[in-house]
Amino acid sequence: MATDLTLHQRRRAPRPDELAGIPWLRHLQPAEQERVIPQIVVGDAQPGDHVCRYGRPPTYWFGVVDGLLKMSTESAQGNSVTYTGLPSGGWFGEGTAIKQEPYRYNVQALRNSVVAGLPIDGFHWLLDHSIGFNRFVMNQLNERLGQFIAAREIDRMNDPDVRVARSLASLFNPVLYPGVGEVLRITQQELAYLVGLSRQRVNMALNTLQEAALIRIEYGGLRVLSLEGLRNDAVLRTL
DNA sequence: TCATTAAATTGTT
DNA sequence: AACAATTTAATGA
Repeated sequence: MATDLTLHQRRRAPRPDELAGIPWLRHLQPAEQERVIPQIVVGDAQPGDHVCRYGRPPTYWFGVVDGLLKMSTESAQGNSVTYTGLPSGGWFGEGTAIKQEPYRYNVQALRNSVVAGLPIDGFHWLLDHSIGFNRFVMNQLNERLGQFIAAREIDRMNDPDVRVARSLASLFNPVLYPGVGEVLRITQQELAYLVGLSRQRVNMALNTLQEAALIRIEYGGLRVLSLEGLRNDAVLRTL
């Protein structure tokens, strides 16, 4: 049953292998790690579970240890607009954490996922004390800005093949989602939810991209063969 | 470890 | 939306 993943209640301490999947820890000094690691909590989210809701006050800075989340909002008419998918290694919510303002989006799990959270206080302590952490956050904000600019282009194009390609390029972003690597664990149904197309159309698009040797379709996932190609307009026009 | 079965995912209409 | 084909996961001997 889909409910809210409140890290206040359904939480546990992160396992060592889960800590290893948290990218920003590597940018911290040992003393900083020692201080912050005990504050990190993780929880298991089931499909449909909300990790955060629009309008709620910020509680944690969140990250995906494993799984797949969806960031979206609902318009006044009630139809939801998906901003982006969040695969393994992705951290989000720094904007609301910095400003101490309510969340401006919903984040839900698309499948069983492990979500980590750093309490707001710990987040601010790192901002105040760790140069490495500030570099990480700045780099992340910059990379995400580029991604949202690219997302605006995606919305303007109506070629489904190109839309799927650009969405995949975003999900394979090694800076924002270092946990993904070469193979993105995602079903064609999940990708369809993210892109806003039917599963059939996504299936066709993926086969087109495979023909172009940009990706390889695998059972329950996709292997990227050319991230450059997925990002390249000239390549995509030849599809 | 292997064979069987159930479940999940993909391919197609 | 429905269905068949394929792949993986689970089960039990």
